[in-house]
Amino acid sequence: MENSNGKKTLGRRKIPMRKIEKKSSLQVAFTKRRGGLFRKAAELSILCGAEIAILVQSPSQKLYAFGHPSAAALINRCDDCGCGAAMKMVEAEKRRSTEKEIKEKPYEGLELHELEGIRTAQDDFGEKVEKTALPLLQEAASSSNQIKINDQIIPTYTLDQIWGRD
Amino acid sequence: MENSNGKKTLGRRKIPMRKIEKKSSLQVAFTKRRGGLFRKAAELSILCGAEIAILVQSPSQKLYAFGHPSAAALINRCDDCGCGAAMKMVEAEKRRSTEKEIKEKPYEGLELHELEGIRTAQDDFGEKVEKTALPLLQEAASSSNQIKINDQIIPTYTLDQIWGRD
DNA sequence: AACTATTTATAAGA
DNA sequence: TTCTTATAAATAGTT
Repeated sequence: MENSNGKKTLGRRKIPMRKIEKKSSLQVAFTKRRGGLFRKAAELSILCGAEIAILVQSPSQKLYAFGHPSAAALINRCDDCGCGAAMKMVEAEKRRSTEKEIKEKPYEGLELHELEGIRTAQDDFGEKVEKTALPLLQEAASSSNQIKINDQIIPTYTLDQIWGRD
Repeated sequence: MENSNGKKTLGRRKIPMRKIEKKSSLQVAFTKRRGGLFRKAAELSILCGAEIAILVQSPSQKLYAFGHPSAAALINRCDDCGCGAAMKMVEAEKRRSTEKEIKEKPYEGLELHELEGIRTAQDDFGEKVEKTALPLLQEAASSSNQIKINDQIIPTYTLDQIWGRD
């Protein structure tokens, strides 16, 4: 029941920040850390009165979502801001997870009225994103709001940095 | 330089899980915990190969976003899934932050082609969400994937639970 | 922005 | 999967 050092387990061990190879370990880590991430989000929301939406796509393409303060906060945007953006995002992820089909026939299975929405969205934002948002995200990468893991810098950004108004 | 107990600080203290009253404390907590949340998300992405998108709206209506693996992952959805959903979400949050105007004239300031996109999204998902998604979110609340804080149960859900396919 | 004691998260193992 | 345990990591209050 005891190790040679008289302790029952080794306790938490430090792990390198790269993809976990062992499949069973990865599954356990994903479940634990997804829960931890969502709990941290809920705490941030409660402690600071912040609204939060999270989408996570697992390596096996399964999707998990979180929204706080209200359980359906992510969804209700349809009503209270009048654009159904969150639901579009959900739909987007959903379709994205069937990648094989998308590669062949990207719009197969979509209803006509869905197609119209997609077209409109593309027309609206396609060029704007390419020319404006991406370069500014690069810029954001050199700001103080970054996350460093190993030698990699992972940028975060405020939406002000994208559209420049508020 | 020392307390009566011979230690330099009291260290981290446990705090109650409710909105922080003191404004200066709330600001630093928000900044620290937002960074912590994004770091956790980055780690989850790296360790498990998961794709993650997060939107946070601060109590002062300022917006922060995070996407991994690529810095622009949140944005690039415009291209690789062909619907601009994330950008629509960003736009939605953006508009939401100007609440006074929205209350008076919800669609003021929108271009015509933007309006069309919004209409389409509403037509597509409004009823579907009300009748299908919300009840299923309730159901999800009684599953094992919940977060308990104080006496409140905060549900999380998989998208399977909403649309029932995959 | 830094510090540090403490709380919280979690890697392994059972 | 769920529980345990010891260690790693996050962070509240202070400086």
